[in-house]
Amino acid sequence: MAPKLVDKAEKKKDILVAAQKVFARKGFTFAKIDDVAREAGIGKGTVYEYFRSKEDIFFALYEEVKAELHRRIFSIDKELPPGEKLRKYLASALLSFDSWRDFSYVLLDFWAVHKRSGSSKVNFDELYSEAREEISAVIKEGIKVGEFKKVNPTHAASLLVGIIDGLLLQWIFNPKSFSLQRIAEDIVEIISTGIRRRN
Amino acid sequence: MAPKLVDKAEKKKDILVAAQKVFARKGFTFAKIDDVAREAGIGKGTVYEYFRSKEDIFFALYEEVKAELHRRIFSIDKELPPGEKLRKYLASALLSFDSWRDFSYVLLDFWAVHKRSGSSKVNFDELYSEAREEISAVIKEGIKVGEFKKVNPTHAASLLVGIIDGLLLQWIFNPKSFSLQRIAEDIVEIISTGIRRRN
Amino acid sequence: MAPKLVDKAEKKKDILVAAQKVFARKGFTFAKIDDVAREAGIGKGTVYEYFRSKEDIFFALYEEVKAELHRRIFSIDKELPPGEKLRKYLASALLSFDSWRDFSYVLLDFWAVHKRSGSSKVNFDELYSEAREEISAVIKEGIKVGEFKKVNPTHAASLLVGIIDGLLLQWIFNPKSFSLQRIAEDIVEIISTGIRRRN
Amino acid sequence: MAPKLVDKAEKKKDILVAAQKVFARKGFTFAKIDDVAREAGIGKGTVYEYFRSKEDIFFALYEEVKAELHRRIFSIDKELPPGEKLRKYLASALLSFDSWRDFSYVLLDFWAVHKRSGSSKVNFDELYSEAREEISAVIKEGIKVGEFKKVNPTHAASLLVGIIDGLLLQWIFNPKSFSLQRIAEDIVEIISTGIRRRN
DNA sequence: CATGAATGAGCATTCATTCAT
DNA sequence: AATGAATGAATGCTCATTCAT
Repeated sequence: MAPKLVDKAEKKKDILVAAQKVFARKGFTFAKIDDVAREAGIGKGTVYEYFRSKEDIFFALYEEVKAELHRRIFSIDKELPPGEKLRKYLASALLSFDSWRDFSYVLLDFWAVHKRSGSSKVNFDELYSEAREEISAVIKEGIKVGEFKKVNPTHAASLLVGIIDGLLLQWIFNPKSFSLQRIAEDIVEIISTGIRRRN
Repeated sequence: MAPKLVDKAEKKKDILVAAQKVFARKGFTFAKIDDVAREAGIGKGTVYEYFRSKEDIFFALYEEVKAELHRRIFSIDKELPPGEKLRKYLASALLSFDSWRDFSYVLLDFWAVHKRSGSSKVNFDELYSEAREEISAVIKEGIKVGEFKKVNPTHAASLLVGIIDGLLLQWIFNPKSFSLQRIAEDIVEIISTGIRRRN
Repeated sequence: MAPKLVDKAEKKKDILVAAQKVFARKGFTFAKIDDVAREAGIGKGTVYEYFRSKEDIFFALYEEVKAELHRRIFSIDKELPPGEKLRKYLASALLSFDSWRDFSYVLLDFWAVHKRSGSSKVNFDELYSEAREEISAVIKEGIKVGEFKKVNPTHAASLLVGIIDGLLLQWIFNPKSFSLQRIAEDIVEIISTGIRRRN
Repeated sequence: MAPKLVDKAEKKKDILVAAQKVFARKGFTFAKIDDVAREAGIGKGTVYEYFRSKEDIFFALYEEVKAELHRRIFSIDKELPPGEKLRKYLASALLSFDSWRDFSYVLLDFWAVHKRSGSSKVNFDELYSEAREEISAVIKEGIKVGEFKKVNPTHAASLLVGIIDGLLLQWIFNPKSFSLQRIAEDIVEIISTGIRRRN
C-alpha cells in the first residue's frame, strides 16, 4: 500500500536539470538519453517513467526556460514611463544572457533538426511574436503620451527584439566581444535617442 | 593536363551548387551525400573524388557564401559620408536576407551540430568580428568628421550587426513578421537619429 | 492461515481470468504484465506474488483451457454407439470454436514465439496425441463391433483431429467462411459415410 | 562506369534463402537481421540494399512460398476426372509438408505478431479462400458429372483444406505421429467414399 | 502481503565512407 | 576518373522483473 515513496514532481525536475546540463554540453542531437540518466544518477529506463521521449524532455525544458525568461524580462513596474520600461526590458534581457546561453544552444540545435517537421509542438515564432507584442504595446503607449516619435510600433519592437537576439548570438560565439553591462547602457542610449521625441 | 584541371574545378563547383540546393532543402543533418550526388547528376563515389567528407563540402560552401555576402554588403563607394555608408550597409544586409535565408538554415543546422568539435574549421565568431571591424571603422570615421556622436564604436558596431542578425532570425521563423523593405527604412531612421550628432 | 490459502487460490484465479482477457485482446507477445495487473485491479508487483513469470501465467492458462476443452468435447455418454460418439465429438468440437477462438490466438502466438525453447513446459503434441488416442479408441471399438470398416484407427483419428483443427484455422482467419452449425452437419455426414461399414 | 558487377536478382535470392533458414530456425520474431546477414555471408547494411525492412523479407518469402505451393498442389492434368483430381490434390499437398514445414513456423509467428495491425500486406485468409475455390470448382464438376453426391461444395472444400492443414499441424508438432505416405492413402479412401455417389 | 518505482538488456535501421572494378 | 555495392557503428525506446518500503 505504501511502496517506495517518491516525489514525482521533484524527480521530474531533477531529470530536467540533468537534461539541461547534458543538452548544453552536447547539444540536443548528440545528447544521449543514457547521458541524461547518468547525469541524474538514475537508470535509462527511469527517464522514460517521467518523460515520454527525448523530444518531450526538450519541450518541458523549452516551456520552463521560456516562462522564466519572460518573467525575468517583462516583470516590471507597470507604472513606469514607456521609455523607462524599454530601458529595463533591454537591460534585463541583456543581463539574462548568461541564463539564456546554455539553452540557446539547445534551442538552435533542436530547431535546426526539427524545423522541417511541420508538426512540431514548438513554434519558435511565438517566442518572437510574444515579445514583439509586449514591446509594441509599450511603444504605442509612449507615442500616445508623446514620449516617443511616431515610429512604426511593430518595426521598432522588431528592432528591439532583434537587437537582443543579435547581440546574444555574437556573445554566444564570443563572450569577450563586449561587456554586457556596458553595451547595455550604450544601446539604451542610442535607441532612446532614436525613438524619443525631440522637445 | 590543362583540361583536366579545368574540369576538376568546374565539377567541384557543380557539386557545391548541388550541395547548396540540397542543404537548403533538407538541412545539413538530413542531407545525404547521395542526395547531393543525384542533384549533381553524378555517382555517390564521385563526390569523394572532390571532397574529403560531408563536412568538407560544408566548409567550402561556407567560405563561398561568406565571401559573397561580404562582397555584397560592404562593396560600396569609399567616398560616401559615414552615415550614408551605414545606411547602405544596413539596407543591403536586410535586403540580402532572401539570399541569406537558405544558407542561414544550413549554417544554424551545421553550427548546432558541430559547435562542440573544437577543431571545427568554421569559426563563427570571425563572421561577426569581421563585420564589426568593418562597421566600427566607419563609425570611427563618422565620429572623427563630426557626423556621429562620440558613441563607443565597438558597441555601436555590435549593435548594428546584432540588429541585422536578430532581424534575420525573426524573419527566418516568420517571413510575414514584417516587410524587409519598410523595416529597413524605419530602422535606418531610428539608428541614424540615435548616433547622429545633434547640430 | 486457512483463509489466506483460500484468498491465494481465489486471487490466482482472478489473475488468470484477467490474463485470458488481455491475452485474447493483445496476443501473448503484446500483452504487458501491467495490462494484466490493471485488468485484475491489482498492482504489477502483485502478479509476481502469484506467478513466477509471464510464461507461467500462460502455462496455467494453457492447462486450464486444455482441461476445459477436453471435458467439453469428450464428456459424453460412454454407452453411445461408436458412430454416435464420433458424431458428438465432432459436433461439440466444432461448436466449441467460439470458446477456443480467443485462446487459439494466444496459443498460436505463444507457440510461434516459444517453440524453439526446447525446455518449454507446453508440449503441443500432447494436445494432439491425447485427442488422437481418445478418438482412436472409439474407432477401434467401432471396428470391433462391426460398425466401422477396417480403417487404420490412428489415421482415421488423425483425420478427425486434423479436420477440427484445420477448420478452426480457416475459421479463425475468416469466421465468415462458413457456418459452424451447418458445416458440422455436412462433415459428420461425409466422414460417417466414409468410415461406416456398408451393410 | 563499370563498378562492382553484381547480379542484383541473384543476391536478393541469396538473402531470401538465408532468411528462410534463419526464420525457420528462430522464427520471425527472434530472427535478427544480423543473423540473416551473417547466414548470407554479407554485412548487415547490405541486407537493406535489397530489402526495405525485416517485414519486406517476410513478404517476399511469403509470396514465393505461396506461389511454389500453389503450383505444386494444383498443377495437374485438367482432364482428370474430379475424384482423381481431389486424390492428387490431397496427395501432393500432404507430400509437400516437408516444404511447408519451415515456412509454417514463420507464417504462424508472423501472423501471431501482426494479426492485430489490420494494415498488414499479408492476408492469410486468401491462402485458404483461394484453395477452397479451386477445390470447390472440382467438387461442383464432380457433382455435375454425377461422380459425387450432392454435397455442399464450399463445405466439402473447407473440409479438404482443413484436413490438409490440420494434419500439417499435427505433423509439425510431431512428425512421427504418422507416415505421410500412408495416411494420404487412407484419407483419400475415406473421403472419397464419403462424397462419392453410391451407384 | 501489496505495491509501483527503478532498471537495463535488446534491436531495427540509417548513412557516411571505402574500394573493387 | 567514375562508380555504386558493401559496410557497420551508432541509438532511442520497451517492458519483464526486482525489491525497498
